[in-house]
Amino acid sequence: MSLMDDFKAQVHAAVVEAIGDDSIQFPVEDSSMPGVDVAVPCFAMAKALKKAPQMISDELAGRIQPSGLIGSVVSAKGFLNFTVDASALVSNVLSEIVERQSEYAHKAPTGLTVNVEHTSTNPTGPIHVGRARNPIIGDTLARCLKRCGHDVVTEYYVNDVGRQVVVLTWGVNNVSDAEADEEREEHARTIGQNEKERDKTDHRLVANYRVANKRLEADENVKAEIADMLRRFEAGDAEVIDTVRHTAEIMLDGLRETLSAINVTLDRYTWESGYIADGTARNVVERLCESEYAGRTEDGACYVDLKDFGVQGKNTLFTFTRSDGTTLYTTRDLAYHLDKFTRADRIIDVLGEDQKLGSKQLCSALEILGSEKQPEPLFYAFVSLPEGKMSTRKGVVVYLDDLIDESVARAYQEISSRRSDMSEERMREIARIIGVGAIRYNIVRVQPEKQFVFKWEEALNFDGNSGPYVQYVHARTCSLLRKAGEFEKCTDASKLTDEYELKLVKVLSKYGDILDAAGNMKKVHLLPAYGHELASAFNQFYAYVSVLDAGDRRDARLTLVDCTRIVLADVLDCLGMGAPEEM
RNA sequence: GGGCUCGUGGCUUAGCUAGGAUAUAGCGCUGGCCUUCUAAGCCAGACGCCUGGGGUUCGAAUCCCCACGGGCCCGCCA
Repeated sequence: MSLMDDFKAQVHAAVVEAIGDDSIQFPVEDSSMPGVDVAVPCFAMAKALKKAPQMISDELAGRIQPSGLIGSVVSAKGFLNFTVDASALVSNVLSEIVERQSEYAHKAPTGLTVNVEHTSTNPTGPIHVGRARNPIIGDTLARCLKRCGHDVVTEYYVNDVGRQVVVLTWGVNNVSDAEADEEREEHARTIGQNEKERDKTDHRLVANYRVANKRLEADENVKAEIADMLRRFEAGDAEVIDTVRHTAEIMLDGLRETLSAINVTLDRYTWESGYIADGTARNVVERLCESEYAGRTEDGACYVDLKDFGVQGKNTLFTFTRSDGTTLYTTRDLAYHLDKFTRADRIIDVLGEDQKLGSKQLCSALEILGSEKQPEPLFYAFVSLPEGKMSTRKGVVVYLDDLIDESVARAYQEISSRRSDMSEERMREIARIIGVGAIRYNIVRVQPEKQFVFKWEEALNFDGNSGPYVQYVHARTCSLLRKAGEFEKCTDASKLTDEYELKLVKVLSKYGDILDAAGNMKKVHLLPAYGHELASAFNQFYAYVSVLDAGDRRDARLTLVDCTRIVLADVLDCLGMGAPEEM
């Protein structure tokens, strides 16, 4: 319960009393009008009271005396406009932050375990920007949910089953280094540029994968070899399964390195092949076959008919085995979800929008299996390039590793041009924090369901609504506090009466609501917007109010600066961004 | 063909689930501000028939219907 909630409750009670009839419903809403905190529109009451809205608001305003948290009330064109008592707000918010420090606005433990599955890209190539939304949204959401009081587990589902990884495995074991080098050169000629040399497995093995695919098409013997590997894999041949898993593992090493560079670490890696090995996928098949929706094609492939489950389209059949009885991706995914349900109260899947139908089918099948819980999917639209959809094959692609390098280089250039006093090592360190922060902020600021066209000039924009803007304000607060030295914490509202101070406190008071919406409602894009609003409010304060040279208001202002620093640092951490103390 | 989704100044974007007053911010543009705490900053200004058309309502960017435009999906692939 925040102070603002208390305030709204008091407003509601005061209006009910003024009307003298508690059966009349009305909203108490945040107002966009300058100088107004919350408003009560009186239009809906007009019918019940048989009076014009303007008259109602005039009369009610006259009957309400400011008291408690209500600072003032005025009638305006059918609205009752309220302001919160500034003094109560300031002292309440600041003492709360001083007391709880980085825990400010975090919720009490709920005892619920929330599982967030994200990233889960096929371990057959590096992460490109088209998919970069996944780890960034997923990781940010997980951080928000922790602040909402949940126990959070993040998880990567590794697809080490199927044709793609088998082909890759063949390429890793049968393509020579010379062949791979040749492939890299040829590819560079095709796309007209050199791919950056990287000693990372995910980048290095792409050439093996490409050669394997080419040989698979051109050479009957290779085709037979790979088909044989697939057959043995399906049959449960431990040697093949282990080799494939090993390939996925070394590929993952590279992916993990990239993720770690953008401050994403996952708690758990779950292997798809595990659900074949332990028989749970098979168990799903048996249970689905017993359901009343089950059927079988002439060839023997099993399906359930989902037409009663709101699945649209001409084909409502959801196939879960091949005609030879082997399981399909979605069958294993069902086993995986059933497993996750035993480990968590709520499970969230961060998925590309291409998975929408698949996710719907999965949910329906879970219902058939009698599952009481359902996963909550969070879909994001793909990131494309101005020239179109990303394609590794056509070379129309920006790898996340390249984006990170560019962004960090750009940040280094900025910092070295303005800080001649800083050591080389320190500049490199801060450039990394800023470069990575800029990327995370830029990607998470847009609503996930909106299409996102990647543009270098926007990704590397460090002004205005950007990560570095927010980090810069954090550095400013730190700089002030460094210069100030020791000071006495002061939350005396009578020392903080300037309009910029009040504005800043109001923004600080909203943080809890933002965390709740960002986490529980899965609206992570609210967080960067909030960071910008807070940073902007501080910059205005900073421009007009002097802190270090403020006489008997110095301690109070420094306290406000420190509170801003605390909240800003938490916002940045929640976004997976570093909070530099200087830049 | 069917389903899902997005459409807000030149560009990017908030607000839409629970309809309210003058639609949020950023980039870019024009003009101002560093002999006071970091100018990655601050201030001022121009820029909008919220894709189009109907409907519901005292009131619609928001809800409903239709159209148009972009994206995604409709495998015994993963």
